[in-house]
Amino acid sequence: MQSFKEENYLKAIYQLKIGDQKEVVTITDIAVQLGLKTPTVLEKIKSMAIKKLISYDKISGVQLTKNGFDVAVNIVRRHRIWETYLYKELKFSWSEVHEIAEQLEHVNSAKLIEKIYAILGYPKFDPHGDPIPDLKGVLPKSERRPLSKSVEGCKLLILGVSEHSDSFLNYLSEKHIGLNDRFVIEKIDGFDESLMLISKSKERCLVSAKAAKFIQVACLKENCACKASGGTTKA
Amino acid sequence: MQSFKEENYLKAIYQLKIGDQKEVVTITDIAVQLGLKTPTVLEKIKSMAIKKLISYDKISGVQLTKNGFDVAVNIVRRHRIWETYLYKELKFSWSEVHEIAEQLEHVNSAKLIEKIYAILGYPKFDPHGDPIPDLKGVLPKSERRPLSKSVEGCKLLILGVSEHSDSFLNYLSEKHIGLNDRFVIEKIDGFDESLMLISKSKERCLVSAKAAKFIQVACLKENCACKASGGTTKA
DNA sequence: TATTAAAATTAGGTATACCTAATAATAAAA
DNA sequence: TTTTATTATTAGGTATACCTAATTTTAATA
Repeated sequence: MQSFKEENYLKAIYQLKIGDQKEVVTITDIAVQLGLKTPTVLEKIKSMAIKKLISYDKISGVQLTKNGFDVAVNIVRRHRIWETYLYKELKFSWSEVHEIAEQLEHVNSAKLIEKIYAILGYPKFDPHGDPIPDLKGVLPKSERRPLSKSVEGCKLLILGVSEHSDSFLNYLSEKHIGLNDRFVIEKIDGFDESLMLISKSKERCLVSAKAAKFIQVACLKENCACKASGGTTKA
Repeated sequence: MQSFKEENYLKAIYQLKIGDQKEVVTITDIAVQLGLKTPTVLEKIKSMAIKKLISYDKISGVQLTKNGFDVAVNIVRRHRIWETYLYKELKFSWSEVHEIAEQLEHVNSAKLIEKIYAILGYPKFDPHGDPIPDLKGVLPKSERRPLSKSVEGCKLLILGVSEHSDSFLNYLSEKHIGLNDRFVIEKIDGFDESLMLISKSKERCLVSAKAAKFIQVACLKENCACKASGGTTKA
């Protein structure tokens, strides 16, 4: 409960690497993620490198060691299990769980987390659809990915969102995009990458590239071209 | 979640004042309670006095302001509700709950704590028998008190312990003192304040003054002299 | 009351986690 | 390839939370 800071650094690095699939994680990336300045981050990164939680050089950026990876996985795992518990067992709403889980993830008791995980029946995904890693960091397979990684012709099922601001949620309801809705991608604009979706009832709606990043979907079309590139989820 | 330190100071002061019934709480008291040195504590006390969480002068020692009291009550309340939840709902053992609750008490979500309190059915006491204060800090009435505050002739029911070390628990089992056992106080030694207990089956056992502080009991004898002095519980 | 013991306070030091401003190094673009 | 951005790094400063050692104050006791 005192390694708070370090846990948050490790989680941030994990999310940038695994979630956002960044090849190289930079000091600036971490600073942006945590809302800090680069000298602050650099200083901490150096001290964590001495502790062998990460490695750092300019070519490969910041990388988690085995040790650091284990800590990071644990935090992400706890976060997602708590989110699920809050949602399923304690009946919190979708939008409330993240903030509370952000605190609960730092509570250090393996027994506690395994107990609530057992009560939940060992789910593989949290209420946002994010995968729950096992203790070794292995993620369950998921078809889930952001809408932005689509191609024309994708047959999509809306699974969730990875952004919870009012303005974004309003945007979605104005466009009549809801959980479990289905759409086909009619056209992706060559210039701004906006997507024209078409529903079963032939309603069309245009989604900006920015919004598409935060809408989580699965493509139901077998062997769709969208499945060629590797898509994963984020926290 | 960053006011950790302050929350722990306020809790310590609350426990010294309300739990141990100290008239005057000193810098040294707090230092002992938190395992810190007096200059460290003094420095922090000064800064918290500026923030109006406490007041401090040499005559009346450290005192909680309305503000500081509210924070302290909240922490204690959360701690005891979590202990109850861990014990009753998540089936942790008596001895495990304290350490985990120590962390969970700092999770800041009124809604979370009220939800789990509701699930528990609004109990008035935690599994150690400690009273759960309401949001205003009002404690439920309890007959519970340490064995050390007994007089000769008390008819006692063992309710619990406020110390969980192996050595202490072994001490109790050697003396055949267990939960819900009943004893009468045959004699309190005038010199070392050790207590001679006598069970229904006429077995005698001698309990030292030190051990008596950590054994929680209720006196079943009406109008017993032990009830004259005000006795309360501690965390 | 003088002495001793205990508690509080002051002084000064360390480590951590932040920051700004300035400079150096690297990558991108003209 | 030179210029321009972007990143990284260094230097130096602040605040917090700790510490030890020394001193002062207060309380207890002889």
